[in-house]
Amino acid sequence: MSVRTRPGPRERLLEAAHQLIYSQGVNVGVDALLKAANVARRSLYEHFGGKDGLIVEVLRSAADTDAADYRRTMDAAGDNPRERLLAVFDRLGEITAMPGFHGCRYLAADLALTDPDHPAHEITRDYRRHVHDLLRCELVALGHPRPGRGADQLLLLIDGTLAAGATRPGTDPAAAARELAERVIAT
Amino acid sequence: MSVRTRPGPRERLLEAAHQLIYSQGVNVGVDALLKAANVARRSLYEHFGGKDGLIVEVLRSAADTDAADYRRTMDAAGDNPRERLLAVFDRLGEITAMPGFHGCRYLAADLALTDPDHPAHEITRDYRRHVHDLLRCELVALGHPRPGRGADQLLLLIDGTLAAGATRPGTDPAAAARELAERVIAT
DNA sequence: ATATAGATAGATCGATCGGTCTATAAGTGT
DNA sequence: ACACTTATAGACCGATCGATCTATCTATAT
Repeated sequence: MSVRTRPGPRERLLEAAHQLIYSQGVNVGVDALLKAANVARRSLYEHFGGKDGLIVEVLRSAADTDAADYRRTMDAAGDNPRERLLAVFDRLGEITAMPGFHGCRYLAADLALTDPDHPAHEITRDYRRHVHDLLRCELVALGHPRPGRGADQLLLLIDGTLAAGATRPGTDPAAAARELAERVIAT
Repeated sequence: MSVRTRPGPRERLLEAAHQLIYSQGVNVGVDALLKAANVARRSLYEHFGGKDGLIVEVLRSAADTDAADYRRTMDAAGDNPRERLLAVFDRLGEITAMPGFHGCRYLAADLALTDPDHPAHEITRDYRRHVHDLLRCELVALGHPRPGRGADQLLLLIDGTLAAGATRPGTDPAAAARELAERVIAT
């Protein structure tokens, strides 16, 4: 068992789809995905059952990665809940400034998949609930009077930041949101 | 010149596309648009030059309608800039509660049209600039120290409200955003 | 060495995509 | 009555869609 084995078709497909679906949207063709991953057509259907299954797995793994990023960001900010929450918006400033950034992949998926029964919606809903819980937990530690509502507001600021970062580049939405987040935290 | 003439193919197509593109996304098929509008295939290309031209005109007319809605909402709230701005968020509460609501059509278009050169992006950009100006104008009247930044924040709250209204129904994001808007105004 | 499972390449399927075309019908102005 | 513009219906185009299939190759395990 070499540690240098080439990733299997499942991993290559997940990684290529992660990139391509974000840059091209969920309507990117299967052929483009297979070509980018250098994977046989059949492997897609063996591992994911179809394009929809691949989309779901891409979102699921991305959600794991992003949730870990939230935790890492907050932990790096120390123990003070106020600093931990504000660090999220500093991190958003980095994210929205990254070269290929063009919006929140979960929101893009929800808006593009107009079938409300598409299994991808469950993934994005769970992800938002998870982030909401992370935020609420910090607000509870702060003694916030309405931590649930406060987390709603912080999550709204996050979504607004990612939207503005995509549609109004150059306006530094993360900094604008951070100012408002301070008000939420100070409540 | 009867006032009761059936709308021409251009109007029917615009109206049908307004509905269908919002509910099904910009990737809805040309056939579905033609069928919904009861319009001949050729009429689309005569009046709009193609599907992209139709998309652009749909967004342009929607932007006019929505801009008028902003003005009407604020004017109905009276002369006090503070009340005029908060009325926007009350109006967002109505909009996000409407039956078929599932997000901001302009953001959906921007995220779905991954080609940055698509002419639709210019329409959405102008629309956001227009709304930003409306907001900034009220903040100037209020003597806000940084009306541009304040308008950035209000627009971010609007986008966040529409995103949360689509992805987290039942959380009353408009009310949550209104609370934060009060802080922006009070600054 | 051989059997088995997994991966590859690629033909093929019916459906749909956006767009162009011809031909006919309906309405308008002269 | 006539010409002209506009709209209609629908065939047709090449391209692409997601999905299924056969056939070949390869790696691993026994």
